[in-house]
Amino acid sequence: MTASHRRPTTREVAALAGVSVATVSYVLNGKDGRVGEETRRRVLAAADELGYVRSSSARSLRLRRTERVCLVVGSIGVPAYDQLARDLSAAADEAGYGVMTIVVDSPARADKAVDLLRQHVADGAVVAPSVPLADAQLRALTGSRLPLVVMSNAVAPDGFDVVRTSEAAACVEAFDHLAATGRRRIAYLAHEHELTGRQPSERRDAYLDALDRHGLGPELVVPGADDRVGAYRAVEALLARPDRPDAIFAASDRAAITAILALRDAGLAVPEDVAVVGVGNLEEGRITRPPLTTVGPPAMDFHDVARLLFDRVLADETPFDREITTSWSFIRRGSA
Amino acid sequence: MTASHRRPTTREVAALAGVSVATVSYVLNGKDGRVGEETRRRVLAAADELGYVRSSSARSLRLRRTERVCLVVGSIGVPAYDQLARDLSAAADEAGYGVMTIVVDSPARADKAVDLLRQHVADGAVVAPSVPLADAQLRALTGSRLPLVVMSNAVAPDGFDVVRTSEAAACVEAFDHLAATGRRRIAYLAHEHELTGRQPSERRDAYLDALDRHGLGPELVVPGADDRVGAYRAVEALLARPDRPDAIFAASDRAAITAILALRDAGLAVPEDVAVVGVGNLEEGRITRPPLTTVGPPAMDFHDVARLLFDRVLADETPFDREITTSWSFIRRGSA
DNA sequence: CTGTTAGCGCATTCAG
DNA sequence: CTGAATGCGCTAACAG
Repeated sequence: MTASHRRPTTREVAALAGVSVATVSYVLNGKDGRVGEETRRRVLAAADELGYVRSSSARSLRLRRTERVCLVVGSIGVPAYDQLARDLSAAADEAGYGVMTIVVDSPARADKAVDLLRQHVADGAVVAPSVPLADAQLRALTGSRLPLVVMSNAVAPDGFDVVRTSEAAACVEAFDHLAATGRRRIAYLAHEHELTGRQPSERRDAYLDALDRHGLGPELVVPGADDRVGAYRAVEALLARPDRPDAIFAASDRAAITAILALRDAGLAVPEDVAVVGVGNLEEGRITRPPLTTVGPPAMDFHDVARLLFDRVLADETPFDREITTSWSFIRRGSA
Repeated sequence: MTASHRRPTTREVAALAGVSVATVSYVLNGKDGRVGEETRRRVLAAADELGYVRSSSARSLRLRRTERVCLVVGSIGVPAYDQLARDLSAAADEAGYGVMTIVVDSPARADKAVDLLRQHVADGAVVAPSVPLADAQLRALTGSRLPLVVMSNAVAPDGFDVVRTSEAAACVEAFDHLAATGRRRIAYLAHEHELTGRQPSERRDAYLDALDRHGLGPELVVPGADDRVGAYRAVEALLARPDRPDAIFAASDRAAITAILALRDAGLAVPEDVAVVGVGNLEEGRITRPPLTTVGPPAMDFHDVARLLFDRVLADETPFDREITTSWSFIRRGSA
């Protein structure tokens, strides 16, 4: 590899191989058949010797296509996103595409992400659940004709596909169960974005509705579902109240699991003294004592999402908008 | 926004505004002062009307620079990576750069990631700890003159900067403490990559060394540190052994925390019956009962890493290789 | 202050 | 089967 200062180009490879750049391109893109075996070998040898690597910008510009897709998530450190990334990567591998992830953990970064996407850094994108993208931003993306799959219950397909969950019904079932088993004071441990975000929260709505329908006390919504430490502190604070709850519905399994620990640490029995329900159906809910009662999908599987995206990305013309619903249910185990 | 089929270009904006493409470029890149106020306004209006968004491929090709950096992680779902992404994003914002993340969770994907990076999809990259990149792959990256910061104790700077930790010494201290407090049968709960990977594990080496120095029994290394469920099952299995350990050193805090739970569930007292030590110094270690004794950095802070990267990325010429060490210590709390 | 123009590196038509 | 020529969309000299 003759180390030159600049990165070598097809032109240099062509020169070294004694052929034209066209031939180099054919060889490098597997369009052989057009090229003689001997020539092909010479080109490959030359490319190798120069340490040639094609420029993705130049290629993308010419092809009007990046052969990359983007996964937009709200943070890393969330178990479900991990599986999502995995499933998307698997689909991308098949299509010969790359995957890049963008983390949007603030409105400012949401703007940056939308900019990047509109500048066509990828040929399509999946927006994970609870990413704080405003409607206007979504429209900006479809406006730039970017193949898009949005995982959200808060939007309807409109130039993009939507993947929703039947979480509302499942949550209702959970709350009805709590009420039916005699819980009178149910606390809701919320994600930060449920309290500050613009998007409505079906979980929380189900909670408020259930309180109403069952004639249960004033609402008791506290933040803390985003991380374990926050959840622990939130539960501690809940227990210090004079009107201590007899049930805790946490907006995430991570928080619910932590709640079980906090309750045990406080000397309370789960579910006898306080029932606990989570959301997400994490594997981890099976190793708690008692096992976690939760609301979620039967399994973490995002192949559908990946398929939706690549259908769009690889389609010749804009396909019809689609909407699929992953079915969630109330999964009763030991904690409620 | 007159929706045309193709995305509008500077040429079209120029035509609509009645100016040249150069002027459009000047305005769009904030090189005003060269451009009259009235003209500037016309250009902006035209761009807005057409819904113009610049093409990142074309710009990158021309600039020979993508204004993006890449974070390479081994999986998402790891707390430390979250902070790393955050700190890197903050630095990127300042420099006007974007951040993309690539998840490398298999050797095959490591190859793909290296390809992407060599094709210059970003102007620089940070490789997070325990990403399975072989030496040859690292060399391939520096060969293509990519600014690189590698977080690893297993490599020396060589065309890239290295961020290492003083974890070996801290682990030694932890094991010495366990031995000094009378633990005779210490189990090591390992990450999968410590068992199958090519790279040596300082933690495990410290363990083996300590057994040796203190004349302690045969080694007892089991996998399970990668996720909580695995850790729980591993500890259960450990406790079922005839030679049940009296101490567990887990390669991650998440596993250590889970170990504490598993031990409690088994009716054992921590640390009386079994001591537990983790690695990482997660916040979460403070809310366990007892609080987790661990080995790790004083705080999760990766500003240094980000600074190293951007120093390289923004430098005019290749700077000297640097190496910084983040100081880890043995943090004794209640579990050992 | 603004326009003309020459590439950045690549893929691809069209001749030969 | 191979080569010359064109342009993807953009920026930055250089002219005016």
